Amino acid sequence: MSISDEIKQSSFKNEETKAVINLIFTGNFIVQRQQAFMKPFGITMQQFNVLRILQGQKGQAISVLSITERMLDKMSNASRLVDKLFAKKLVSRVQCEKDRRAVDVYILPAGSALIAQIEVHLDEFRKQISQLGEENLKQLNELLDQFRASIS
Amino acid sequence: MSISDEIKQSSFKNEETKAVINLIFTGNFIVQRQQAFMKPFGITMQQFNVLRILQGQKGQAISVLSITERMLDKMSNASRLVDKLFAKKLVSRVQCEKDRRAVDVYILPAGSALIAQIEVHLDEFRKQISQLGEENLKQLNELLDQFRASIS
DNA sequence: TTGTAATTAATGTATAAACATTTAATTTTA
DNA sequence: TAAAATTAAATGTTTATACATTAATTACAA
Repeated sequence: MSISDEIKQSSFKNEETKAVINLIFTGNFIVQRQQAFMKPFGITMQQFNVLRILQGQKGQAISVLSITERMLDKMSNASRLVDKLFAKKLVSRVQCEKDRRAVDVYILPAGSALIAQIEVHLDEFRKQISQLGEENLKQLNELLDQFRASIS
Repeated sequence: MSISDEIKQSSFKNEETKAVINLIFTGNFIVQRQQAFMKPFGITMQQFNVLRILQGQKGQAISVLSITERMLDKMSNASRLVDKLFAKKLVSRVQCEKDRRAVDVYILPAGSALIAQIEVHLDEFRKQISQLGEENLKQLNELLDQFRASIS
């Protein structure tokens, strides 16, 4: 369904405004799908993303600040997200020895296992999206980067 | 800055995953900018969008349900948003005579004035985005529509 | 060194979001 | 028509978000 139909707006002032609305709408669309997806696994999308960041470290520790830098939504509170994952025993947390202000966060086997389990299902998503074709996806990624660059 | 740099992730598993992350990131990016933008005017972006929907009615009434259908984030509570705008005396609200379950919402002159005031500044945004060029923007809009279609 | 600034993480807090439930009104159907 | 189902909006409630503030540690500069 085109963005016009999705939000029942027959026309847009200009292509720029349409793009802004389309981007926000599409972002929400994906987030909602992913959230619904994660729910049965007992974690939120943001928590999953933190897990993925930790997984990407391949055993190495990472500070809460570094997690924030890698997060999609930098405004949300990495400290509290880690706390949630800690409560679920998916990550461990120890004070960094070199800099005692920092906290080293590691993913636990249970965390890796959960990711693996979810990734299988996420691959279904990926397959659907792949229908767009590699070239279109590359173009989309490029346009998104350019879009942000135009505003900054 | 490319999405890789933004979230300090050197590579992505595949172009699909990159697109998903890029879309969420770019959506957040815009929302944050717009939110910061609205703040001095004392309303949130969602409230502004509801105002714009009402403005689009050109004096005609619209029910809370119809507002929901036109909203970007259909999960959020139109009833409470209207309530906030009502408290700020930007909209009026009367029970619909034909269907007394429904509530007719109108924009008040103060609401229109606020929109007008904000739109001037939003046009600065639009100008920046226009640097991308009409063709690129059309392509972006098309790709976004296709992207959602691939998932649904 | 010693005080000042900066950095890191955690916490406080007001508001908003995500649902579920409720209430009132209307529509359907038995 | 009367009861059941559906619809529209509002409200309740739990959790999350957006910030600001705090506390502890480290870096820096006089």
